[in-house]
Amino acid sequence: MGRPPCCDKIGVKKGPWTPEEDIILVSYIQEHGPGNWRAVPTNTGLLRCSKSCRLRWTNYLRPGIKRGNFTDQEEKLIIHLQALLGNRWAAIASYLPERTDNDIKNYWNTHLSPPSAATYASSAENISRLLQNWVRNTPKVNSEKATTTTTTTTTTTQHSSTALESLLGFDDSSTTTENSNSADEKGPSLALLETWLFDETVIGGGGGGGGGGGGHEDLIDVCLNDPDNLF
DNA sequence: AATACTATCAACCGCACCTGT
DNA sequence: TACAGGTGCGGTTGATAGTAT
Repeated sequence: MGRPPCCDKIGVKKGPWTPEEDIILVSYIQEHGPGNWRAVPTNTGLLRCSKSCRLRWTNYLRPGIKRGNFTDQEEKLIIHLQALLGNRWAAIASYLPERTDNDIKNYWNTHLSPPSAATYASSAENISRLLQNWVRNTPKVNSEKATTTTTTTTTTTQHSSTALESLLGFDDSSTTTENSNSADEKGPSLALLETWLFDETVIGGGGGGGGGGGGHEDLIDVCLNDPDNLF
C-alpha cells in the first residue's frame, strides 16, 4: 500500500536550513500566509520538502516563539499537562503559545522525562488521589465553571473516585471517548481537569513553593480570562 | 592543549488523521 | 462510501556546543 512519499527524495535538500532559505520561506509566508505547504517548495524554488518547510516555520520562524530557558512556571505547567495528557506535545504546546511542541518535547526528554514522570504521577492511584484531593478542596467557582460545561459530569465527579479514573481513561471501557478526540477538542472531563490544573491553590498546593512568581499568575490569568487567546 | 564524553537542539521519518473528490 | 492527497503529530536521530579529564 505504499503511499508515495510526501516529496521526491531526489533533489530534495536535507539538513540544517541556511539563512537564505529562511528568508525565502519567511517572505513567501508573509505574502501568502502559512498553509498549502505542498505549494511552497514549488513556488519558492526551495529544494525542500513541504513537511520540512512547515516544520521550519512552526518550530523556528513563526513569530512569537520564545526561545531559551524554560521558566519554573512553564516547567510546572508542562509536568502537570504531561501527567494529564500524556505525550501529546502539540496539545501541551497549545497551553504554552510561545513554545513549540518540538521545544517542549525536547525539554521533556532532556530535563524532565522518565524520573519526574514516575515520581509525579506514575499510577492511576496517584492521579486518583490527587483528584480526590482536588474534589475535596475545590472551591465552588470551579464546580460552577465546570457545571456550565456539563452538569452530568460534575455530579459524577463529586461522588465517585472510580468515576475519576474513568474520566481519565484508566478504565478501558472509556477509551472510546478518550481516543476519539484529540486534546484540542476538549470533552467535559478535560474541561474539569483544566479548571483544576489552573487553579493556583492546587498548583501552589500548600506549599511549596518554589516561589510562585508573578509570571505564573500571568499565565494562569491568560488561561482563565482569555482562553481563546491560547488557541 | 588535546581528547573524550555529555547535553542540547534542529531536523527527519513514518504513521495517523482529516478533507476533498 | 471509498479513495487519494495533504497535513499534523510523536518518536527518533544526527550534529554541534559545552564540559570534564
